[in-house]
Amino acid sequence: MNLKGKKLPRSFYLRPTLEIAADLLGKTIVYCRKDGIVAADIVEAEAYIGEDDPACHAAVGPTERNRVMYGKGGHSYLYFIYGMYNCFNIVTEKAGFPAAILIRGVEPVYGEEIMAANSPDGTKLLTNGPGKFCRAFGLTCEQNGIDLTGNEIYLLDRGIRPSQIVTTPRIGIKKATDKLWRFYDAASKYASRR
DNA sequence: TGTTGGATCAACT
DNA sequence: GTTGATCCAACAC
Repeated sequence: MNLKGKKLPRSFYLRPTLEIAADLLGKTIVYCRKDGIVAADIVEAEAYIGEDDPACHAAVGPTERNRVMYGKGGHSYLYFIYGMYNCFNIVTEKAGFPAAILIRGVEPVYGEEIMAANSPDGTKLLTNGPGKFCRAFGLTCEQNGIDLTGNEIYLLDRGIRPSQIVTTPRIGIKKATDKLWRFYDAASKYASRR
């Protein structure tokens, strides 16, 4: 494997969320599990920004669920949805301002056998969707609130440049569909939709 | 190719 | 009691 790269520092996560969302494409997410390491390159992400964004979980104000979004950027935000899936987000911006970026699609680079073991038999694309990505990585609410500048979950800059960044409305929501806050690499088959 | 509904449950109204 | 930042199988064209 080649997992060499520069770990993204706290300062990366304290910038404007839309800037970070675009920058996340091509970055590598690494999760050190008890049974091994899984890693994948981000190819799709969506921004959810502040209490004024009606689609953001923080639109209703602080609750127990969205608590970590109000914390400092550079932490994980995981939540359980539709009774069966988890979604992984990266908290951004300074403490007190609730914002996060949903990781919707990644390209596996290491630990494919662990991802396959976590996924239903026969699944080909294991990580082209937020629910599938979390299932393949084995991410659940137990990983909520983890500091991404630590050693369990972190992001790596391996110098990868996404070939074709496209901006679209966010997926699966009914509010604020006018905002083009979804970013993905159109050249990747691991983007959830085109 | 497109639309529909079931699975399954925590958070919120 | 209702809904949702999902996914997939089963249909209708």
